[in-house]
Amino acid sequence: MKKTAPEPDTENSVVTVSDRSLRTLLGYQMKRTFNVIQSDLTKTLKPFDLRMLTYTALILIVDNPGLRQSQLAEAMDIERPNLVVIVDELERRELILRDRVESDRRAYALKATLAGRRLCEKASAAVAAHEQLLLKGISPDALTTTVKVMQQIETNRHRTA
Amino acid sequence: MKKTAPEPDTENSVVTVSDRSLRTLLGYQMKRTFNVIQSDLTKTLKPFDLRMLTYTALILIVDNPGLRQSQLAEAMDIERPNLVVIVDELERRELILRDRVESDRRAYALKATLAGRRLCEKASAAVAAHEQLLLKGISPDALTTTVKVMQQIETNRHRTA
DNA sequence: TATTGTTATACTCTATAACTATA
DNA sequence: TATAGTTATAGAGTATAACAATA
Repeated sequence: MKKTAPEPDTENSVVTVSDRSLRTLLGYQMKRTFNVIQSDLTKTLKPFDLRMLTYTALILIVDNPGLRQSQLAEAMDIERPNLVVIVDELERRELILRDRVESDRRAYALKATLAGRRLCEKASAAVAAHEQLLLKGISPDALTTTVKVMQQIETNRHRTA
Repeated sequence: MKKTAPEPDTENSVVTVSDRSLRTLLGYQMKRTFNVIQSDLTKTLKPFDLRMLTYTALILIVDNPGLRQSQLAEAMDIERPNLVVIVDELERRELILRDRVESDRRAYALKATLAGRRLCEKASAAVAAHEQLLLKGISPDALTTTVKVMQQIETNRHRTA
């Protein structure tokens, strides 16, 4: 009868995170949580041969046909050079197309192919199912609040510059 | 379900994140927010010659004297091999010590030096000040809810395995 | 045989400067 | 001159296998 109680948390039991740490380590919990989501996402997307970045790019292109690379990079919060290889990969696998923009021949309009849309649907269904498990026990209200807090932090970004 | 509120958001105004995306892209907003926090943290810690990882390790060692490397790695949610270089750096700068544990001579007990504790205090004060700016306009209740949601997601982690 | 810390290594993600072709 | 996309490259962060010393 020693440890019959279910132990939901085997990790944090050892290390004490002091109040000081909690106050000054906003990034601490967020990083741990982000790691959980990212590693789960990685596993979930593996069967589709997608990573978090390629999946995010694909879903944004599917939902925003004609998107330009610079816009996509901004939406994904990555630098333009780093997006190139991602778009390259999606294009090579014929999941998206790079269409030249007539009015501005420097730019590309990104569009998903039929195969891209189909893969996107299958992958996002799998991701949604996994997320249900990750979000178990969290009320819709709490989730809404969390998203709003994150958006507010993002809005405050330039306050610190 | 549609979001009709047109926001004066400079970044997101171009790209529409559909409801489907919002549901299946939990990682999307969290990554953006985490990027904000991490890049702000990076700038804030630069004067102290610390990065997010070295800062987190230092503050956890200061708050948990005698911590072992494997425990610290678990707390930081990184693999043990990746922690070695971090501890190496902190030790080389004489901010922490590696003390052999008498009862288990395989392990090290990590302890902060006086210099380490002082640097930690100065750095965490700077971080706390910056965080106040990032958290402007967010109620304590909302923040509490957010932290609880993140912890719940972490608890749900093994549900998905 | 298992665990602590370590080395080596490979892969992904990120950041910056400089280039090309268009505007 | 400025912008969209590109190339090249360097630096972080991460993940895995294999090893020595100790349990």
